[in-house]
Amino acid sequence: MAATKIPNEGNPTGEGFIPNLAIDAVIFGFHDNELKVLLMHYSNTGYVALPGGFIRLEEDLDVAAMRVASERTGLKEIFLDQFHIFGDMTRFDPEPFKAILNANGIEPPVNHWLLKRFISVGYFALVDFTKVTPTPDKLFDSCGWYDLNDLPRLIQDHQLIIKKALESLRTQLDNKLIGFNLLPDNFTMGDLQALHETVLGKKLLRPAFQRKILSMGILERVAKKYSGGAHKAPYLYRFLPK
Amino acid sequence: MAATKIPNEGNPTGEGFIPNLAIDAVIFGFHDNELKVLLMHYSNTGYVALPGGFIRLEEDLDVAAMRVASERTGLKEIFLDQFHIFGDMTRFDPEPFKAILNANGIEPPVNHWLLKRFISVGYFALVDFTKVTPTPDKLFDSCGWYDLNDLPRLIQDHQLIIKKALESLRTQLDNKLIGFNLLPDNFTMGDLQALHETVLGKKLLRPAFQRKILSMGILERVAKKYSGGAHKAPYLYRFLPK
DNA sequence: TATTATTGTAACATAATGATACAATAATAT
DNA sequence: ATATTATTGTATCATTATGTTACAATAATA
Repeated sequence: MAATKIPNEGNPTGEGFIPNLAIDAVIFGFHDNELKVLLMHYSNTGYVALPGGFIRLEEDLDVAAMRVASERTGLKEIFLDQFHIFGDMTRFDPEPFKAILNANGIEPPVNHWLLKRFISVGYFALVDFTKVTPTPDKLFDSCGWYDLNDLPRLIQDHQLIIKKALESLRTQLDNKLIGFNLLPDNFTMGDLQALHETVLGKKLLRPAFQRKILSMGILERVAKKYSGGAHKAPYLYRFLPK
Repeated sequence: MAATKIPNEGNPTGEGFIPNLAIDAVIFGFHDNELKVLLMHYSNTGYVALPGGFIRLEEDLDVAAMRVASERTGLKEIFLDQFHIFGDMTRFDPEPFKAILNANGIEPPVNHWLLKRFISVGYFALVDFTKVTPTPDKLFDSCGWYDLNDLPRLIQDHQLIIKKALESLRTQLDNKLIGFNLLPDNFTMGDLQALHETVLGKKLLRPAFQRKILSMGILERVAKKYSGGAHKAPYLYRFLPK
């Protein structure tokens, strides 16, 4: 379970939501050639967590995940991928939630629904960093971007969840070319290559990269981009919806 | 949710189990050059379903999946892969379970836990067909193997779950070579190739296949296999544990 | 001992990928 | 204007991987 919009703090049974099941969202952004993750700070505690939420009794799981990602980013259409479920008992640790509820003036009963064992469905989201408005909630001081290589200490197994999300992103990037969900609508081949290099953690050869990407036939050349630099202007591309 | 060992049919609240969450197991076997799936027949109804089960309140999700697969096959160590979660409301259909409970002499209250909306964690299992003892349970007449290309009508979205499981198996087969979990301990290169051809649904070239598999360096040559055929005897291989 | 069917792998052909080279060009400097 | 600079787009060649053909090896049978 994760940082979440708790529907009603005075609702110790979690009515209206599926019990013991949560969503954790690893929301990736790309900025300054670095991969970023959106994280939440719980008010009046040192706890930092992934954005998360619960599933309404009659809500599609994917819809719930989209709701969680939407609420934290302000975006409507978001690329989401359900990459793993985390269901070990070792991840059960009610202490952070006790502290968080206490810090918000709630003295939870021992059987409070938030203090029970949770299984989490991990989704990762790819968003255009420039379009996101990180949005906290009343249980949180703040919500903001963190460099993937410089993460703070996170509650429970959220570090592991991010690691698994990144692994999944990496394997998919090669085959399905989902990367431009992290870029603005129009981008240069250099932008896309820099993104791939950051995600994969290695340098790529420019001619081979361009050849491979263009051979996929899913990019469209839009116009040139006059950057003001003293050199040839690169083409802009956009994703060709199929 | 799926065919399952229901812990206590007179337990209308599902006490001891996580509510609204189930496991569905697509147990693959390989026999006569065909992929098989283990399916359950509910007693006194025409319903056929995947083996399934629920998660105990303090049980690891993976342990619960292993328990389900173990109970139906009689095997202890089973290759399992958690490939997808099915969480749409469209899959909700309480009718089969009403009929099944009725057929077993239970008149369920409308709020019986089995009649609620369920989210299912899909696992696929790869087992050695020759070692499996298909084992039904008291709610079931029978439990047996079905050719993947000749499946009966299944309850709910179990057809879709099998389809997704097969897709996941296919993509993993190329990269991770998990296929020999479907074969006996020792097998010939021909056996392995036939398996790959069946799973991928296409013919492969023998020299290229052998070269690729051996270059992975995870097979060990054991001995020759004298089949009695009027031809050169093939080597037997076994998986080299790393 | 010849025949048959299948295996193991060499050898070559083709395709994919890795790496280098260089012309094109947009801004700036002379 | 013209030269200079940095970067882009792509041609070209090198290397590796994969697809394909060919054939010797061999276990049973004739």
